[in-house]
Amino acid sequence: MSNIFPTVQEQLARLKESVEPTEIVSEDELAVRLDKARSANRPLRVKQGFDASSPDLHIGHGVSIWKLKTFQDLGHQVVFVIGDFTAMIGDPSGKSKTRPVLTREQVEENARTYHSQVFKILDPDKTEIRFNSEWHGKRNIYDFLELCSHHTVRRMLERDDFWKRFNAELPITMLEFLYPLLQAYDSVALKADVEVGGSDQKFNLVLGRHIQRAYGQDPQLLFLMPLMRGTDGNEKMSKSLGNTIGLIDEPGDMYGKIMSISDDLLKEYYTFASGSGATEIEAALSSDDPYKIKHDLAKIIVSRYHTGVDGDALENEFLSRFRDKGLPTIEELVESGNIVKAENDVEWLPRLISSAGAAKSNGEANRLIKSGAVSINGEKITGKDSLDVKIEKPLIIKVGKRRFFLVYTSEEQLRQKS
RNA sequence: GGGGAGGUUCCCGAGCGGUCAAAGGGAACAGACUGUAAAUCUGUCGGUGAAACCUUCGGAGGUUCGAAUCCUCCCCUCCCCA
Repeated sequence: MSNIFPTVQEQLARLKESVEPTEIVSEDELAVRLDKARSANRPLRVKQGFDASSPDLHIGHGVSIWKLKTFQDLGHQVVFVIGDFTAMIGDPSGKSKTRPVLTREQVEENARTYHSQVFKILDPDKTEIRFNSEWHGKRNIYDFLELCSHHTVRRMLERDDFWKRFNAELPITMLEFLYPLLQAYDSVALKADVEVGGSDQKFNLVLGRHIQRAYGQDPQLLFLMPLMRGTDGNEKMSKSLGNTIGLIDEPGDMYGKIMSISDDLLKEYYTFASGSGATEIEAALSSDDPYKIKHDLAKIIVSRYHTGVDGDALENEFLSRFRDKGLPTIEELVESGNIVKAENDVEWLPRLISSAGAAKSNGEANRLIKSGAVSINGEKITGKDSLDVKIEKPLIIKVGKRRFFLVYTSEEQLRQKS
């Protein structure tokens, strides 16, 4: 009899390698479940949920998504859940007061952006994308109360952050408190066999198991994946902290961000984001030249998300830009869209900078100029120079280390070059 | 329902009638040094082309020549009692 699935042993081995989960709950159950599914020639339903209100996925999310990919490669069904339901309700708690309430349109917009990101890794033909409003939106209060009856306040307070906030006398809204229950119910609605998530999600995912049991389902197995620290090396990678490397960052951008991580982070990034096996990683890290390791790592990571990029070209571009402090070419700037068309032949520099988005205000632009952060065509502008700039030809303006843009007055100028 | 404590600029946190665009710390940004690393040092960190001015201290009113600071009402959070 032919079976599309590899042997259980092989599956287990592959699921544990590459990035090793910090925890699998539980391995024994997993083996049994894999075996049953294989005998029945049925794929496992493997779920991961994402918050719809912050649609930018980064390589920290990538750690779990690559794990989903492994499941997919083994023939299992991946279900990608977008938590639009709570995003549309919003959360009025003080802690996340900035969480926006999303409209249906925004949710749909976010969903589209998810596609472009997730399918950098997953195979679209083998991925089911679902919104949890699909089931939560229809449930009535009776169903909801029934769901609530399956869990206790004390056990909910076992969640670490609730417990801390409770003891610190900080607010916990009922909505936040109930949120994990809703998330747990997703697993019931989807009949999930496995849920993948960050190790910080353990409580929520374990709750999914309890709730599934309460609804007569076999509890899902959990793959808890390690969290990556952000590029700052202090906090976990998170969009709100601005320390992320996005899955859809441009190759050059991605390369630069990896080069800027601290040496302490090399091992972590190599282990979690390179997709390399343990022995390769060990070999790579054994070099005593962290700079070289970092370049190699940058190439590997970029090539995971951008097919057909030339690693050496990226390296050279990086070196000329940052080591040799070279300027990008006019073509590059035009291509990347970092261009500003000036209204007049002579423009006040701070305004040019702020209108290019390289500073938030003229005042900030002015400060940057005073601190020596601005140059035009490679010539540093000091506070003493006149800030009125004649734009006789396209000018390349550099602000800080990595902000560049092109100013021109007419399309003709661009065609002539300089 | 009763009593008490609070809400300050991205975050924490001083200020408690003028000297407050608001101490201090963190984050962030920039400069120097570098490997766009770390560490360190320096500067900046509401807006307006300088100045003067404008908008900010939960919200709305009020007192005052003048309020983040005092009064009234409202909203929100926490604690204790019921």
